[in-house]
Amino acid sequence: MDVRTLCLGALMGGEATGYEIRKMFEDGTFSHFQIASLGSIYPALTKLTQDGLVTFVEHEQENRPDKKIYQLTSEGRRTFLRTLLQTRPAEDRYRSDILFMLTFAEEMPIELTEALIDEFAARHELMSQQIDPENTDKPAHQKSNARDENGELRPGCCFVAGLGQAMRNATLKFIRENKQGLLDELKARKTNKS
Amino acid sequence: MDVRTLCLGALMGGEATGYEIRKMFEDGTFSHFQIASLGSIYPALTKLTQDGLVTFVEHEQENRPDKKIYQLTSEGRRTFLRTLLQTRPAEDRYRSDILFMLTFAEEMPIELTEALIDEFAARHELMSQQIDPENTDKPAHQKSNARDENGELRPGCCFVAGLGQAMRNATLKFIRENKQGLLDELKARKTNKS
DNA sequence: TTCGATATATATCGGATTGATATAGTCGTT
DNA sequence: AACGACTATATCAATCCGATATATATCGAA
Repeated sequence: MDVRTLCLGALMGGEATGYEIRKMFEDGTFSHFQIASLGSIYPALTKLTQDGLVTFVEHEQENRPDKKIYQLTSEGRRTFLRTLLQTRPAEDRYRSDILFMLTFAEEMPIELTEALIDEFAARHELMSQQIDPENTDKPAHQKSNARDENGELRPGCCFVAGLGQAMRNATLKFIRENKQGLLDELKARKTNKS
Repeated sequence: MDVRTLCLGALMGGEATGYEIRKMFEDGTFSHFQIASLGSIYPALTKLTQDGLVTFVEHEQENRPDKKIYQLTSEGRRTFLRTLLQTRPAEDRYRSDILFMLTFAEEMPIELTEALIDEFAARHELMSQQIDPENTDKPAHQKSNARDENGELRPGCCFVAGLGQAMRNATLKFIRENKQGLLDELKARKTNKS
């Protein structure tokens, strides 16, 4: 799925600026299973405008850079829905530098191992809070794809958010239960060697 | 973490060809938390050779393309360990087209939603089998980073594999428990609308 | 009060990475 | 005997990330 398609999807929830779209991927509805950087979002929106799939209105703001509020055209909407039906989804991919590094726990000082595990837990804890669709919707002005026109939580979003939550919880539970065991094992090995 | 560093890490477990390194990321020890494609591995190995961090022996094979068996140099080993100590690990990122698509479950036919969920479950089931370090080590000829020189499972690998396993299990459990609920909810909404 | 950090907002670009393709032979299956 | 799957390396266009630039506002801390 390229960034153009992701942008169309983000705009299915209503109008938004490029900056707001990035926030959906960084903090918001999509944050725990998709990513897109500003460096790909802005060119994507330009291309989509050229192709007639989105339009934008430029809002001049006092003492702030101009704001371009993007919106799906009816063709953009149709294109996105067609893409949903036709696309074979790519393989899921999870990428974690920390887990890669922890693989080599034996080769590093125990304090570093512990610090890496703690950082891993902290990051996932943070993510866990962001996932909750109730939470991310709190500020009324913020855009969110989690609710439909009637303000009801969309079932697809609920399901996906719940899944993310379950994954995080399992991750944090595993760390709570196994961190000390790993550290002990590493200590035992070090004293054995010397 | 760039592919060069990942390759050094892969070679910490012993010598390997580029093809075998890719397998570690596709099927093997690293498969559930890192990825690297052949298109990035081969150039990385070339660069590492130029920089003196790895060396290779070319094995001419009968009726097969030549094999380049790569190995860490002592400087390569030192460089990798230094990198472990110095690198600030990048944020974890999980990317799933299927979950993104499921977010829009309301906009697609229920059969597609169900098919996507089933495919998601099937893929994670497969992954779950690959993670088990006991399994991936079965064929004696296959390279694996999960064991040390003495053939013992390395504690870091165990920990990371266990974490992966816990995540998969939580994912699959959530789907078992919530799939039908989502489908029912979607059906109810469709009949309400019409 | 002034400094630094954070937030809003768009734009650009070098460098890294993916995914597809080319080449080439073996092996198992239908 | 034809087809796909596996072993094995190599290349490259298209894409994407991450950093940087530009400009201003706000808010807390020193």
